[in-house]
Amino acid sequence: MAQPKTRIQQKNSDTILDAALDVFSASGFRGSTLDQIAEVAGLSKPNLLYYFPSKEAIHTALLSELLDTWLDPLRAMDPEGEPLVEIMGYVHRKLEISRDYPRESRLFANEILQGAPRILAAIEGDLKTLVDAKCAILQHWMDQGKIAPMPPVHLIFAIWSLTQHYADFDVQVRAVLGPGHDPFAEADAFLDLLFRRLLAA
Amino acid sequence: MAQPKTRIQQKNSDTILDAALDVFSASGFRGSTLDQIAEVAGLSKPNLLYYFPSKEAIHTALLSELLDTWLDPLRAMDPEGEPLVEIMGYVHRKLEISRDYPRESRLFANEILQGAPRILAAIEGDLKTLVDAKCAILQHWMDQGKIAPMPPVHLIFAIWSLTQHYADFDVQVRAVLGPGHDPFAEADAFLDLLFRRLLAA
DNA sequence: GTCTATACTCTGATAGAC
DNA sequence: GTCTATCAGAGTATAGAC
Repeated sequence: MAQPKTRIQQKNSDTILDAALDVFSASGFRGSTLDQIAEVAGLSKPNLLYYFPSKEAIHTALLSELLDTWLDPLRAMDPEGEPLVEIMGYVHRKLEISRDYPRESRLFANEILQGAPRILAAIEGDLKTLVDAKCAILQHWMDQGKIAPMPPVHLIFAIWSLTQHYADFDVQVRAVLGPGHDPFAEADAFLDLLFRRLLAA
Repeated sequence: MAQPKTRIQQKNSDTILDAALDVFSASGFRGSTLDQIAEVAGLSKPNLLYYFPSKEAIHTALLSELLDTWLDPLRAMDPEGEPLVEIMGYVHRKLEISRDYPRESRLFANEILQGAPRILAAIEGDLKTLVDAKCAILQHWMDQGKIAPMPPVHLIFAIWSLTQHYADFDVQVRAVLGPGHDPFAEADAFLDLLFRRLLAA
């Protein structure tokens, strides 16, 4: 909805988006059906289409919400802060997001895997702009000898890759670990160790 | 085909599987259609179903082939070898596979993302068994002080995550890097640096 | 072995009663 | 605002000619 008015409209709209996130993140865009979303939402299929003009509109609404949430932790990396603290803070925040919002992580992964048809412009625009700015900061810290030298953009890729892996490949991680493990708690400790060793000047 | 006989059967069967890999890896199972696969293969839709009994049979055939290829580089890690050489060899081989077989990597990623409905048994079986065995080797090397101590299984996750990221998120990597980059060449150098720092005793 | 034609099901979306 | 009924199109799979 462009401008939800009543509370009931807002509530139903939110219910639909939450159900759609469940379904889209598990099956991808084309693998999901309005019937599935309607059932999870507890609403009829025509009622979904009363709130959103089409299946694609629901998907687009989710992706739009997503990108801002996605960029926030990186935005928070402060050029005035202590380099190691700022970077490790980003690593831990990103992992927390993977733990707390795995559906969003999978929705994003599905979209990128399939060539980012609906989100490529945003990646080439906002995302690249932000990454370029943060890379300049990282490079500055390296030039000052505050952290070990390396290609900054690949450091960022490594943070994304390692944190999102525990959300996107959750099924595999749990199957390989076996019972009696807490994947995200272990990941938190391991990534702390990994990035501290990597960044040590 | 359970038992391809003639050369023409083998050839068409391979053509279909190659086309199906193109389509399934780009759109996921449900997002792909027999029409798309038939067009890429240059065959008619009924002809596809002459060689394979169903769409799902084609997908399953691809996944079965996949798992062995997937496990080979890890199998090659030799307990008698020099620890750092063996591990770095695995990292580089895995990245080469991501570079040379990105479709296979995405097919696997799609399957895991969607809860591994058709491959979970293999992951809990063959894959876990192999990982457990290799973790024992890694742990032994750590106990000997040959490499730095860390949870072995998370080291393996890190290798998978970082190498596959460059194949699975290729679109995003290229969009963020911008023109004039060779993602896999840069990744090869960066991962070499990362894992050497991580493993240094 | 390969094609045209088609049966049948699923799915996105609309019409219209309430 | 929400529902039942339904349409139109896409998609998997089969029948049968060649």
